[in-house]
Amino acid sequence: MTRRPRSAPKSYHHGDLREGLVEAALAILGRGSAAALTLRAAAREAGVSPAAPYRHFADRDALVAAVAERGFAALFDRMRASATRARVSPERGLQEIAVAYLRFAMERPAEYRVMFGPELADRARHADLQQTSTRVFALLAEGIAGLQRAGRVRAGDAHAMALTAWALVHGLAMLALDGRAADGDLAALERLGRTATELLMFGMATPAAAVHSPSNTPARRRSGARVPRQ
Amino acid sequence: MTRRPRSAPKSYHHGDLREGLVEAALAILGRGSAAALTLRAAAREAGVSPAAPYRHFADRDALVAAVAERGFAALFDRMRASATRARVSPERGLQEIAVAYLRFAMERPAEYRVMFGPELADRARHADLQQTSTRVFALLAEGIAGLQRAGRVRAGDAHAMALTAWALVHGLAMLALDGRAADGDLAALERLGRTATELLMFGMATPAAAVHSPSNTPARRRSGARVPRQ
DNA sequence: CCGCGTATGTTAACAGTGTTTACATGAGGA
DNA sequence: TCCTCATGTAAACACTGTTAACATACGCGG
Repeated sequence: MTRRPRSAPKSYHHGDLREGLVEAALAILGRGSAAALTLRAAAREAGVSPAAPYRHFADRDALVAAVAERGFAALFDRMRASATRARVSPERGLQEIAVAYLRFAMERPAEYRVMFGPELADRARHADLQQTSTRVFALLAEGIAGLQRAGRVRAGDAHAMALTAWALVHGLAMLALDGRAADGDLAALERLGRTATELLMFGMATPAAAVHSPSNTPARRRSGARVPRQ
Repeated sequence: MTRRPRSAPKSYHHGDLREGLVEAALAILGRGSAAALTLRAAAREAGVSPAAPYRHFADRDALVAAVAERGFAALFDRMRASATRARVSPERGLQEIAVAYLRFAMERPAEYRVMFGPELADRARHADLQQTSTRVFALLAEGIAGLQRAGRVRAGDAHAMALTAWALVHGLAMLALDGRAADGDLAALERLGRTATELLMFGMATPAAAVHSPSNTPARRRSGARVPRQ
């Protein structure tokens, strides 16, 4: 299907333009903001006419989706690598996953923004993107499931807990990218990430029996809170 | 400074075009996606020529910033109203703030997206937006400080905890808008929000002496978990 | 080895966008 | 009354996404 002469001469045909366009887009995102990622700019960067991309992507959004998918795949790799590297304890592993996530967002901000940008609001149109991004969620869910099996996290709605964890770390990344957290300081963001994940993991720890029945939990009884009505 | 004839006739001058453009933009966002919010479209909606907005906004981004500021103000109002309405307990209040936040995001998705969109990546350019958005953070921080004063939340870095709370709820909103959580079901999202905030608040609760030293916490000892090495 | 179909590229054009420049209007103070 | 200046318009530019018509050359069947 795809011919790949690799280091092709200046021929009429590019060889693997689809790949070239994705890499061109990544290069653009790497040196500029997300607004600079334009179909024509990617075409220029790949040394090709403005209409050429339409042989490989139906839309500008399709190119963006391909870039985002590449991003999710890279993010997944880094998260997994980070998790296996820190095998001292399941908690530590999950925490390192979170830190790897934050690091990725800080190192490739424009790419990260594109991964969650509005151009892909309807991800149903890009099935492969949906699938790849689901893998990073699965990694988090797996981490939490592992904690549950180890008896470190209470049994219960693992899906909700994984979503919560993802939301926490994704929200931190967004706030950091908007300059509202850590102020561009990666080390500070990592500290914040560790603190935040520890807070959450502590809340998910085993003897939290009352997550879905907020009244009269052990924590509140211990802390002397009034039992709320309703 | 600004004349406001209010219900101005079809005159050459608009009366209060700046306000009219912001409302036009909100109308566009209300019925379409964020991509439909264009300077020219707002001008059309306001019944004015394409160049007219430049008498009131330096940029397209400046209009977007004004819209975002309006959004943050509305969000702030709803959060505060929701907090004062649910005064049964500080925990409950903070939780209702979170739910109000999520509800806002679900009801006005395009507006919410604009509030955190990449066009305002450098919020330093829009000082008033920065200020207004800081108020919603202050509301969260105040809620957590209140919990600390009441002895319900451990003393410690209140700023980090407030950021954590904001990140959690913002992340949930983003995931929901991307169709990754709750699947467009507001009630489901509210449940998820309550669960998530309870998990976090439980983690922040008073007898959490070991937030920065994850090993050998009281919760883990009580639950009979093995003490992790290191 | 040849010829040809088709995947892949180019060129030219369209509508729509942000933005600027020069000009028009009219509201309100001197 | 008039004249000034904030506020509007009109026309133009460069740029974008997208499409249609045309060009090239890769690789397969003969």
